[in-house]
Amino acid sequence: MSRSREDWIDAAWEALGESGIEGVRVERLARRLGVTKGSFYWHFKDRQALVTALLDRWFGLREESRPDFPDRAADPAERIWRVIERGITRGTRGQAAALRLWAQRHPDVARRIAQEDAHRRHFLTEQFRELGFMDGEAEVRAETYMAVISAEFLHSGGARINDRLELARRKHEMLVAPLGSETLRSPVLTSG
Amino acid sequence: MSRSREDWIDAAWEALGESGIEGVRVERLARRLGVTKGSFYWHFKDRQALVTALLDRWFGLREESRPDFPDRAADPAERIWRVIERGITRGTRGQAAALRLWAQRHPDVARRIAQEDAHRRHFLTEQFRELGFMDGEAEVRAETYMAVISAEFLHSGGARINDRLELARRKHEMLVAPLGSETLRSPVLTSG
DNA sequence: TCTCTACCATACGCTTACGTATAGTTTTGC
DNA sequence: GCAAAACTATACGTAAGCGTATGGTAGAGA
Repeated sequence: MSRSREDWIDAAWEALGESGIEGVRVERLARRLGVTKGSFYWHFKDRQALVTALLDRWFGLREESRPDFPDRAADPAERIWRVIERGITRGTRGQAAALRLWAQRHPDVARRIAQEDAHRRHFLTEQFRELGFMDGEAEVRAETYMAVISAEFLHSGGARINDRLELARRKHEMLVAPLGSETLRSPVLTSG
Repeated sequence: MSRSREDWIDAAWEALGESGIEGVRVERLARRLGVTKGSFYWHFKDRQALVTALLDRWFGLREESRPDFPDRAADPAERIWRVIERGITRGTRGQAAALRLWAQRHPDVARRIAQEDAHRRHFLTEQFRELGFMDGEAEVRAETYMAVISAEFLHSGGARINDRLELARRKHEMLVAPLGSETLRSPVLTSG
């Protein structure tokens, strides 16, 4: 059976999400793919080449979602929502955690992640500003939203996708809700 | 030079935060400690014993912070704050990400993490309720706070500890702020 | 000083992994 | 049908890792 270069990257992607970059092993992937490493060294120079391809896939995926960012059609709140929605929809089980861990020992990975984060942070802050929040408040909300997104990426293994979407939506609503817009607060029970 | 069992666990802890559980290798640690694996197999039955000790250390650390939870002295908001404060203060660089990744392939680890999460989630929800938020709202805020804590654990490599504390504090203030308490919202600029 | 305990080094066999060399096999173009 | 290209299997050398066996050393106690 013939395996394409893409097949190898797919398998590596899976392995990355399961065991991290240290678990991405040529011969292990070969067994999983039902071939031998003879195939691998046809498609790749060495293991490092696969690792690089893996990085490109990750950051390529994120760039693929860039079209969301300059989405001037919807209102700011919906533009924000689409970011986390795509994060949930696109299945990235352990890969997010693996990436963060990977960055721990590889400054270039850390740098690319930081770049991504900065971009997203800026985008979110802008949206919150457009929603009418003043500078400081917009920043805090953007930062909190960043955390929600990160956490979402992280435990994506747990619940079903619809439950996650609904829960995320509720957090979203809270974060984009204008201050003083609702009175969900019950009278304070000053317990003695 | 004589190495204690504790020294080995320390080294493994470091390695875990750098490369994940797959990077915790006996002979690698031995080199780092300046001894040979002869020492290791004196203190431990096998590699698995070290791995177990590592898990116990992690969840032991968390239990060590349990005294925070039934802290009936301070007000709910401060009880919440102490949870994230300790999370930030205690340095756990890559270990949090490593744990999440580890859980990916080891259901028992996943189970212990889920247990921890459930406990924290319940605690936070209770505090928000005490703050006067109604059920649904308390849950959403607790969930958001969970995300903030997770994310905090995750990127602990980045900024200085005081900056992190301050930023976290601002997020904290926002999440515990009673609804309709402030008017930080500027007039909406309905851009045409 | 003798000996026992605690601890470490060394050597070994086994497995998994990387990368290369080389010999297939299958597919494609003609 | 044939030759070249695309792809895979096999075998090899080397390195790193696990666990075991066994011998060595340093200090405490008698």
